[in-house]
Amino acid sequence: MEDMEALPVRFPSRQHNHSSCVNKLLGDAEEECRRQKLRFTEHRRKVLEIIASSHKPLGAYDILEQMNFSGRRQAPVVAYRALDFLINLGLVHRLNSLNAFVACMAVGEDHTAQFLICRQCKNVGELNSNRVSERIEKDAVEAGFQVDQQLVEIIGICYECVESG
Amino acid sequence: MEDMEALPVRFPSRQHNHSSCVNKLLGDAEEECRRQKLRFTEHRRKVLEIIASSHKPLGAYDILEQMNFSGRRQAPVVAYRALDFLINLGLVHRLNSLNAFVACMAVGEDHTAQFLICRQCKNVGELNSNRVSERIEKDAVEAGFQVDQQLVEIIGICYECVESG
DNA sequence: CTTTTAATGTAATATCGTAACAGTTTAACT
DNA sequence: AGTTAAACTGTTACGATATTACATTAAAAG
Repeated sequence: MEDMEALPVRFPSRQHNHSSCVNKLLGDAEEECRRQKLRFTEHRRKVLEIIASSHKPLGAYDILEQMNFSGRRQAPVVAYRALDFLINLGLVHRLNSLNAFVACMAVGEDHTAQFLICRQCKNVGELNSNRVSERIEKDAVEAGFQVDQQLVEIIGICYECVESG
Repeated sequence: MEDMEALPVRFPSRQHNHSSCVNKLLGDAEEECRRQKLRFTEHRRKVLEIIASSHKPLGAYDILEQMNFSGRRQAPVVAYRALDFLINLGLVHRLNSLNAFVACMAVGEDHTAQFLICRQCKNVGELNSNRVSERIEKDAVEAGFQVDQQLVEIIGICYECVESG
């Protein structure tokens, strides 16, 4: 029997305004850090803000460029450290096929994620299909494999780009 | 209704002897190149041979190291060119989460592939589950996304490593 | 208020991958 | 065979991505 629930998917529309989701994400981050007694430092806040302000994936060095507050250029490791932290918290995802990073669009929802990467507009959507993750889990187990982590990146063309030719 | 066919999966067993699959792969490569009128040059043969001789994924520079036939060290681009060629032919797969390469274990079978990456022994298996790829395709389409390519990398512990603690 | 843990600053370096271009080989076609 | 076009190779240089190491500072825990 098929699962007939609506399939959760977030693909940023073109006229989408980021500031609200940036604020939500920063709020979630603060709360989560309070809960886990972790420090939400300036670097971490700034990196999350930069990533959340773009639905196009950003490379570590793109992020770094936007971190020149005091005019000083930060060392790469500064960005990587903040990214590691945010990824561990589940606030940021890494796209392995692009060496790039995106903000999580389903924070706090205990979700699985698959990424929809549009070749044309370069936006990235997040599909949260438990059907996909369960299918992978089942088949891997059937193949004698114990799954810790799934990386699913789907490359193609998003709805809006198909529409506009 | 579930598909009850056996799930194709290749995970290299420990006592597995590589030479036969190396030979098969080289043969397949030759045949495929003849068919498509492509040149199976020395570099390409050598790179395929190196990759096929390991079920652990190899980085481009690992491969390069093993290409010192005439004592000369080859330039990186030599490995990358051969890898591009072999990947396009479907003889080699790239593992994005590892920046590394493995030989295809299902050449000529018109297959989908998901990779099983063992954290412990570092071997990589290839799962060829059409159920997984169809589930991904369906859910992506339902989410309004047109799929060109799927990258599925599953990280965990393989059967033999679970057995041996 | 001191101890210890976490985070930062900084420099250096490792690892992965590509651009550009001249020269050579191969295939295809007179 | 000789000519041409396409593919492949050799070589240099460089760009992009990521980590190690270690000294310093800030914060939390006792």
